[in-house]
Amino acid sequence: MSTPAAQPENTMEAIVSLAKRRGFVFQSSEIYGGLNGFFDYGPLGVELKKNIRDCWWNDMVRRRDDVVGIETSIIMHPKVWEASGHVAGFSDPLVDCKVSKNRYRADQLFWSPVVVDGNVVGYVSALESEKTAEELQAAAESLKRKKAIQGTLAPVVAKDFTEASAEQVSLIPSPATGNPDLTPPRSFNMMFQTNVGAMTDASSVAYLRPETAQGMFVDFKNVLDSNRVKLPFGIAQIGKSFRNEITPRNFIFRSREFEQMEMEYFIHEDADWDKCHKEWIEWCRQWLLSIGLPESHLSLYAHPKEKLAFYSRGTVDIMFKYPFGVQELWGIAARGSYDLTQHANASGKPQEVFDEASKNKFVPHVIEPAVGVDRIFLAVLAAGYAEEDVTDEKGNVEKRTVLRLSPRIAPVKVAILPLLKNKELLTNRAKALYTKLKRNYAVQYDDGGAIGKRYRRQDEAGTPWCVTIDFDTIEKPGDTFTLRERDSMKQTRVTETELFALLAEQVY
RNA sequence: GCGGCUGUAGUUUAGUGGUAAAACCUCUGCCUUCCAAGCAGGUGUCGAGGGUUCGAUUCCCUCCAGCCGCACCA
Repeated sequence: MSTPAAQPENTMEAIVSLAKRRGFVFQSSEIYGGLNGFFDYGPLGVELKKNIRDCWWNDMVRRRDDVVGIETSIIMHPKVWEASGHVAGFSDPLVDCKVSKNRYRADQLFWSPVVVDGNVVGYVSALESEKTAEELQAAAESLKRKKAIQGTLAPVVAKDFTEASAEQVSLIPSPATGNPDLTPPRSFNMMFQTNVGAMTDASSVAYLRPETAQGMFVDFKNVLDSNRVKLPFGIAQIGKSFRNEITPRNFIFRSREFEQMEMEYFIHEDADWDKCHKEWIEWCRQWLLSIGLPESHLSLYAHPKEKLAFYSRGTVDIMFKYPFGVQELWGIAARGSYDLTQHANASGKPQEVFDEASKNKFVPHVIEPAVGVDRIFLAVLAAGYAEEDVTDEKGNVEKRTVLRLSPRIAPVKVAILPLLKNKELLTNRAKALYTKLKRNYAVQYDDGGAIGKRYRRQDEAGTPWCVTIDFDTIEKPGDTFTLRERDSMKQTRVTETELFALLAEQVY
């Protein structure tokens, strides 16, 4: 008997605690006080993470005829990041209000001089919104009234804060306080810098990649010329990326070192990109369902046109309902020919393909599904974590903590348990089965303590099945075991052949 | 990066200006015929550094980390 899956109020706390207790995730460098935004994956965590990667790689690369894989270096030529726009675009100038401690993006903070009869009598400011101009105008009129100035007020001219001179910076009021409390715009670059070679000078500056995607673009021609691929086709990569986030938050959701699984799907410039985009969105959604994320937690968010980067034709995020809110999980972007064109211009090497039909050369367009391994990792923990009230035969109610992970990604597929530790007939049969299974699957052998305790231990690790070798196994004909299923706690008897068949079907 | 709160065992928590405690977990042994049983035993430098004090886990300062809010998230 058990209640339906229930999640506690503070699910994140419970997940972080379980992650540490069972060896999924540890804080990086913990014995030195920890390091903000970095994490280590323990014995169970590394298995789960590897399974997520392997499922993606198998489904995205090996099981498709139109996608190939690559692995590119983490440190690339610095010009890659100039061409991609990251050197400029990753450093948003920010403005602080010294009094209110608010922080604004300089390009989202607007201001205008207040001009009466041709004379500047003050400044007004407003944050970017649909009514920025109206707000500025109203503030200007209010300022004129307050200062009791006679004359004709000129219409305000909204400029953003990057266009303010040093003198104007010292006069423009903060939106928070109404007084000139703002700092000049300051740059924050999110790319980690390092130096290549032992000499440290300006010419040796390099960056840890902030995304894996540029590797696919830079190697586009290499792959095209070496692998008998033709459009449409994709290049996929799994690897670490690094972003110097201002504030890492929410456990492994936003960290400074993270792992991406990205694929660039190159299509003809005349292809129906919208159809292709939609197909990839659905492919990604189905894939998330295939590793056990519940449909109820998934939603789509289309970036509004006016918020898109100028080169983007459309970006749709698959959102996931995390315990701390609905957040981005998988971004599927239609990037046009922007990246290949940028690299062609910056390198002087054309990034074109030849169209046999029209005898013309053209730069392919690209659809990019990009997802974070760590975000999927957190999503499956969050969706799978449950605390149930279990009633035993005597009517006692106890809490059962269970991690409902899909067999595809569960760190341990099967636990092999001899019913009793001190009966050699049982342990010998159990060990034989264990030896046979571990050739193909991640399995655990556990003979410690009472059988119920071992079941619960596996529940917390997310192991979908336990196999118990009991007296029926050795005394009755048929050589059958008890198969105990994690979610229902139901028990059935299976033969070794049936067990292997079950695994072959469920673990792929 | 700012503000508020917090930091005692792997986890969840007691406690004190006089060199720290419980439960659970974990490990070892015994026992155990299906859902965290029992018995015996093992494992702990109060986040780090400095200051005040005869003496600091406790009071003060700095730093680090975590949570919440703001801002940020190409």
